[in-house]
Amino acid sequence: MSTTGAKVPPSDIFAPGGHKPALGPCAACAARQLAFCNVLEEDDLGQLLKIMTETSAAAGQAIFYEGDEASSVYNVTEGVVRVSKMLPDGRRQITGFLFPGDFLGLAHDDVYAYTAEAISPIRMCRFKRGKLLDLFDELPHLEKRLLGMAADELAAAQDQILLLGRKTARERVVSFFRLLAKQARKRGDNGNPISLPMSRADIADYLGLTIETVSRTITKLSKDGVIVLPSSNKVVLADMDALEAIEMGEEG
Amino acid sequence: MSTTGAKVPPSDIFAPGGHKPALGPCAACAARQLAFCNVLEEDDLGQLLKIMTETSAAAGQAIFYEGDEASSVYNVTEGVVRVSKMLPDGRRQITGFLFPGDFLGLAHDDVYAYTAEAISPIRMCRFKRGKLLDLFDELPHLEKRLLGMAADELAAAQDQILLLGRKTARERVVSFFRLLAKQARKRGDNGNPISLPMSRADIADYLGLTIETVSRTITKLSKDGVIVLPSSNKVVLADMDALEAIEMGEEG
DNA sequence: CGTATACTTGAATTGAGTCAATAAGTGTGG
DNA sequence: CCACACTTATTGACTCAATTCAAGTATACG
Repeated sequence: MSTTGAKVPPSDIFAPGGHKPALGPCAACAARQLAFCNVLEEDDLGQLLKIMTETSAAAGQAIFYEGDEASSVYNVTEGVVRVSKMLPDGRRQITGFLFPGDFLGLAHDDVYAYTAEAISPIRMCRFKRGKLLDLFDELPHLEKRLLGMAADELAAAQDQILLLGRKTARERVVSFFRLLAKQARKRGDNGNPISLPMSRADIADYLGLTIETVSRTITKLSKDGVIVLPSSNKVVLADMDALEAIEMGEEG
Repeated sequence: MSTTGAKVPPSDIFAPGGHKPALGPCAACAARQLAFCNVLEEDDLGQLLKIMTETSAAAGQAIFYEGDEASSVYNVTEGVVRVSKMLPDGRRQITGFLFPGDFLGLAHDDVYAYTAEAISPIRMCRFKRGKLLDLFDELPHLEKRLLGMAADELAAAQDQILLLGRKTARERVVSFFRLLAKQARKRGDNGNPISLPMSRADIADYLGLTIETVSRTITKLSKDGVIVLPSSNKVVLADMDALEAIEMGEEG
């Protein structure tokens, strides 16, 4: 008979788990409830802390580049990170914007397949990849949580593939705004108005469009009255039903 | 001190692992070396077999639809599976083609986020999701392997995002042919000529193009002499260097 | 052998891109 | 506080790659 202790609850293995009293730097961490470490109790969190380093970066600074040796995994705790890939001739595709709670750097290969840069001042928790993988043997919850988050990312990537492959510019921009609102709500903001911490160039490279098309499309949405623009990086989602209809391609 | 036994090798946790003598139906499985079960020794494979059901489907048959309750995880052992998402108005985006060894159905949510259909006669191993997740506690290698495969899929999804967001029709078609060749090589085929088990409509919906554009682009590649078309579903990659240059956007 | 299906080819259209200019912020130093 | 430079965003005119619409031609199948 095994004496290894309590069984893992069978079904909601992937669930985010409740917020427990935290330790050291984690006590004040705003991303604690969202991040992959949220499945850990105080004792186990201590083990994770032992292999963790807190880091920060200024806006515009690179965290790592495509092709760098993939030695670390990161957990964003503050600010926004831009993840992108480039073609040799300079065309850029942003594959995602990462907010507090999101993780970064889970490469299978020994090199990163993408570049990660801060677009605002950021704070992160850094883990040596090998040490984190070793820790999985002692903290199986952590591994399950990471697998769950990877499954989430995969679903998000497929949504993005549908967007890039089949949606019009108008549908893309609206999908993007609604995604930002949803993510903001998850972080506790009410998500309306949404803020755009990234430039028009970043939005364009995320949506597979040009700066000009993004700008024109936003202007048009504003003229149509479905959004309001208090400033160039704030968007009020004025007509939610219309926006949902546009995202789904159910418009005129 | 722990007495839980042998430590897991630290670094190559994600590695596919060698082919070991197999059990029951797995003995004859052509996908054995590629699939997620390949990390298991004979004893552990027995445990996996207990929760496994062998299934098959005819060409054209659906395995599950977007929105169905996500009760099972599958492992393709023979044939080709098409994974797709649809917009309400019928626009379709294929997010991937799955070959022997690929897995399917790792949803975080309780419903599948995409539709899966056989495009050729297929065989699969089916696992109840809950039971597979439970088994992870006893077979940690299996979970690490699945996490590694999820990381691979994520990298592939990002490549597809770059393709859809930034590549021209010509670059997309060439990228697709080269991907098929690479996957065929992984399965032991030499990858030249490549076979196209999917229709032009499927290729179009995978590459975010129309049937006509795919057809014209393939014709053009053939006229340019970089490929040869013995039949409409066979492609000889005639000028590998030129094809690589085209994929990377380094052409004239 | 005929009919349906899949694929190719052609001509015309269009949504988004390119090129070019203007406007609106943002920050700096006098 | 304003003038200047610099960056970022908007707007306009024109172009073009890919789509749409429309035949046509193979290919598979009962």
